[in-house]
Amino acid sequence: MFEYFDTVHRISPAAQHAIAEISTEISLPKNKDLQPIGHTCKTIYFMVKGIARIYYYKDGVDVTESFEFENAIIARVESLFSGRPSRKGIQVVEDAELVAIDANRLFQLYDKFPEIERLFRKIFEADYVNLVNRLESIQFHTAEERYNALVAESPEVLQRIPLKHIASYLGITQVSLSRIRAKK
Amino acid sequence: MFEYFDTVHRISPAAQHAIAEISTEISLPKNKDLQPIGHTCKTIYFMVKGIARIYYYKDGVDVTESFEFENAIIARVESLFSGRPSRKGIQVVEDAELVAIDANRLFQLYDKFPEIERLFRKIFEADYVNLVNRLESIQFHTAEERYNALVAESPEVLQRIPLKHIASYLGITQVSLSRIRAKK
DNA sequence: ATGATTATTTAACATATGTAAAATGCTCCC
DNA sequence: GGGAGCATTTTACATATGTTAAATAATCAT
Repeated sequence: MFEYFDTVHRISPAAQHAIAEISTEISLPKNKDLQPIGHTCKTIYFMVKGIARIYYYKDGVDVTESFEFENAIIARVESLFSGRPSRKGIQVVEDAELVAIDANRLFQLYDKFPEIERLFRKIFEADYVNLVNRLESIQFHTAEERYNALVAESPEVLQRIPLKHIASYLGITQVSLSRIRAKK
Repeated sequence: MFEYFDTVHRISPAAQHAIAEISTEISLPKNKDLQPIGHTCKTIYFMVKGIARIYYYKDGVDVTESFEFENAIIARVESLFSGRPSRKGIQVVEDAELVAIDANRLFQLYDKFPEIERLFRKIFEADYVNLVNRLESIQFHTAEERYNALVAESPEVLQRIPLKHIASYLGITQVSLSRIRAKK
């Protein structure tokens, strides 16, 4: 995890130690919930191994909002930053290993370690940029374009994630996705 | 502007002064470009009066990515945070008054004033949360639901912004929007 | 005020995606 | 290895949205 952090913003050993103190390692088998729907997000996870997804129910249907792979942070930011309960949950798609960072204690560290505040600021800024690009893609590309772009960017997605989750992530039904795939 | 900042995170007079030093006031008539397409974003704007939109061209068609109203920050974050040129521009929709903040000099202030870093971290976190909610809305609501939600949230949009911009913001054509409006 | 320009709506048709249900294929557990 | 339960595809039909073009309506400049 700290190797990854260093690529974003290098922090001192003391700061690393402070983060380690509020972190715990977690292993979770495939399909298990990491965070249930309805709870306020108070934990930031770092994916060591496996894939996780943020999901919720729209009219009773399971919808995937986003996926995160190895070496990425995952959190329900709309709850984390607003303090409100989230209608979303986090579930691991494969057997996974993660680091759980206590968010409130992390935010407290910001006062003592401006370098930690800066690190996480940069991490979330990068996430923000990704989200802007994702919005653009979903707002003005067809489902087929989005599917092709996803496969081009991360072909392993197809091997590791069930199509039903990919379909809802792309904003379409599984039937539509099947049709798009059949065109090839 | 500083009144607005205080609602996010109160900063010292010295910090306010430092921000004021790197800011300039701007007036711009309706439909003028604030920032052209293709340039790297190096300015963060605060809207004092009027409405601005971030837009780009998709297959030759003018597309609105977002609107910002009074008392809001507007910037092309995907360029600001990545340092890459933006395919997007910023245009004012009405006669507008703004404050332009030099982004590079602002980021330099972060070292001297952690409170300024925190202020802008919080501002962009709040924007990030809005964007997550926007993505959800566009991914899993019909165009009609999105239009109704927009009107419910900010009815003045209809008076102040041409429908063609609202249509592309909602991710649909103007014809579709007309049909939705006609249903009432 | 008048005409030119721009914005919005309407119409007719094409296409993409949704819905429901059935068929097929795959996985995992005993 | 067989069967139960998922996952994926296919089919048929319904609906929403796109495209193009023309008709109205509103706005702007002289």
